[in-house]
Amino acid sequence: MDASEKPLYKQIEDYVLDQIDKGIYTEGEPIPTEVEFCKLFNTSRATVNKALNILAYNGVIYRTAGKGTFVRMYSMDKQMKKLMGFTEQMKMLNVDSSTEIIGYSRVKADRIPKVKELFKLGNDDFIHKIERVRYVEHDPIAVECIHISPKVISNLQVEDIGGSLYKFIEDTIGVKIGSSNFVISAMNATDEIKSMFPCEVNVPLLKYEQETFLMNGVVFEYNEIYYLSNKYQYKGSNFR
Amino acid sequence: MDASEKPLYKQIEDYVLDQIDKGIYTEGEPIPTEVEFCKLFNTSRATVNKALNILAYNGVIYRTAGKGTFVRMYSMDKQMKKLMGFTEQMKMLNVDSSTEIIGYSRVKADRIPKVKELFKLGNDDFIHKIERVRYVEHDPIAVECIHISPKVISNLQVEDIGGSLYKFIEDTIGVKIGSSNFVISAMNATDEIKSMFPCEVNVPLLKYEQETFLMNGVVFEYNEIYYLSNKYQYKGSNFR
DNA sequence: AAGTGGTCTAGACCACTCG
DNA sequence: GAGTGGTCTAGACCACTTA
Repeated sequence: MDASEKPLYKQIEDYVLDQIDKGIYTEGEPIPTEVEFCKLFNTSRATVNKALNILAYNGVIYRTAGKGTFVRMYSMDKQMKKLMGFTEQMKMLNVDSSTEIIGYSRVKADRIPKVKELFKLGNDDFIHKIERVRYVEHDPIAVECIHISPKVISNLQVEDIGGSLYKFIEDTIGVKIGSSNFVISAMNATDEIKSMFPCEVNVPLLKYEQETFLMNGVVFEYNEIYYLSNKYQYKGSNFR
Repeated sequence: MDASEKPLYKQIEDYVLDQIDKGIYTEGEPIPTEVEFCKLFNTSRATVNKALNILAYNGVIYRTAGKGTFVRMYSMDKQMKKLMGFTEQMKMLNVDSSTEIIGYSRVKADRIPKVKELFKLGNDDFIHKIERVRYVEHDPIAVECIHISPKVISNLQVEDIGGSLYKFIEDTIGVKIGSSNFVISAMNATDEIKSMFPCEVNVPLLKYEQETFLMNGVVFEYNEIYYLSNKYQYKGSNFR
């Protein structure tokens, strides 16, 4: 495990994913057994077992005791799940995306009681509030209202938030983002939301609310994103 | 591992979840170390490590080498992710739910080309098509259009599909369900959908499309569910 | 009966954090 | 330096599937 940075079980994961990408391991067909991988990587069964079980948990392969390990079928999405921001998501899809900031303000906590309670703020705290428009191929897709806790970031510059907010936080502030909860609903645009869009809004909106936590469990941001329903859909997968 | 049916690492998972539920392990606070769990369950570190890492992957706890293991903060939802049908979901939420079948037919594959292609059917195959209304506390929440592949189930009785479809498949047919992909979008009700609802539809709909796979990767069903947006929201979580 | 993955043991060394 | 989780080894027994 010395020569290479990555742990061995991750290298095995990557190897299997690569073989699937190359079409060497194909859909529905068995891949080598644990013992065979042991010889291939000169390692123990526990390490191979860990690698293959992670891939199985993520839906890449499926395993049956007594039979073997097989490549799963895909159709909509191949990627394993990841917590990603919009900019990162769009880059992965190889689409040209951009963001326009249409407002930045510091709002007294009282004015947004829901967020005040979520962040556990006092009356004298100010919430960072950012309003942005998201474009894909120069076409407006969504408007977004971001609330950031002053407990995590006290000073925020407008230029900090032009691109991926998550990347900024992790790189510049050096705090690791842990998890997020979200709620998706459908709604008609209110007049306030209509005024934020740089175009006519004549379709329903897909509303995506999200609260994001740092690794230590502290709430760091609360977002509301309003997507034009004819231009964005939410995709996901579930596994047993 | 003999006396109890469950593997030891699952028992440890359940124990930790139970301690969190009871408030004995609390948010942000450390839980016992791996070595302490080893003594508590009279087991080896590998087993404890597996249990705690599964909980960490599912966002229940977070771990830092050199520091320890801590309980994460929750706010919207506590449950770990699971692939669940509507009936199972509602039971977990302790809500009274029911389903009314408003139509069952076998439709020639040509009539629904999208589904024909997904199931890889020939021209002479017939797709099982079921239309249901979902109620929560006797209040209509959604209408649903289910398509089941004749390759997986050739004969389907109406009484088979009154409750949880997944439970029926797994129990009666004896085939294990593996994974699903889904797409969520917002839309206005079409006249066809309006006619399926036993009530007025004057809000946008949250559309949930889903394709479900068996363990071996075969597509087994394709669903379209139309939720009244004022009565249902989709909730989820993401983790790094 | 032979082979598969599921589970488990009893060790080990490492990088990291903290006092 | 003591303690933590991260990773790994070299064995083991089991239930299950397939021939």
